[in-house]
Amino acid sequence: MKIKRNFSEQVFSVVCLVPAGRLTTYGDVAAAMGSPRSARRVGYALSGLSSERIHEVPWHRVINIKGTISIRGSTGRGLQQRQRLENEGIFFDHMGRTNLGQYRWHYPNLVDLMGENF
DNA sequence: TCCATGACGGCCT
DNA sequence: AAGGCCGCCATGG
Repeated sequence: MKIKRNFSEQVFSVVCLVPAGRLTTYGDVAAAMGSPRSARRVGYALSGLSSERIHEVPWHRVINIKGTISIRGSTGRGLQQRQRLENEGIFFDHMGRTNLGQYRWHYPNLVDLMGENF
């Protein structure tokens, strides 16, 4: 848990910009924040999303660069992620891969858009 | 401090 | 195409 407050809050707001039916990657979120080498921190921040706020951030639209779901483990979130994405019309092949080329969301320049807060 | 652990990603085989 | 390495970076023991 406990990441620098600022960082995870930024992650959440950046993830909120991804429209339904589109995908982004941990690395893309990090790059959009100006920290291109912090992809792992993005995943860590999302893993710390509290159950209270889980419904206000579209965390399920963030996958890895290979086009697959990264979440492992027994919490059931991985399954939930796939289900939510399929509900938004995203197709997974029999290997659990999505077509990133088709669904990947390209962020606008966030500094231009939101000012120096980024 | 040192070491292991990730919801990562790029490179090389 | 798929898997192995390894660099990255914050955390926790």
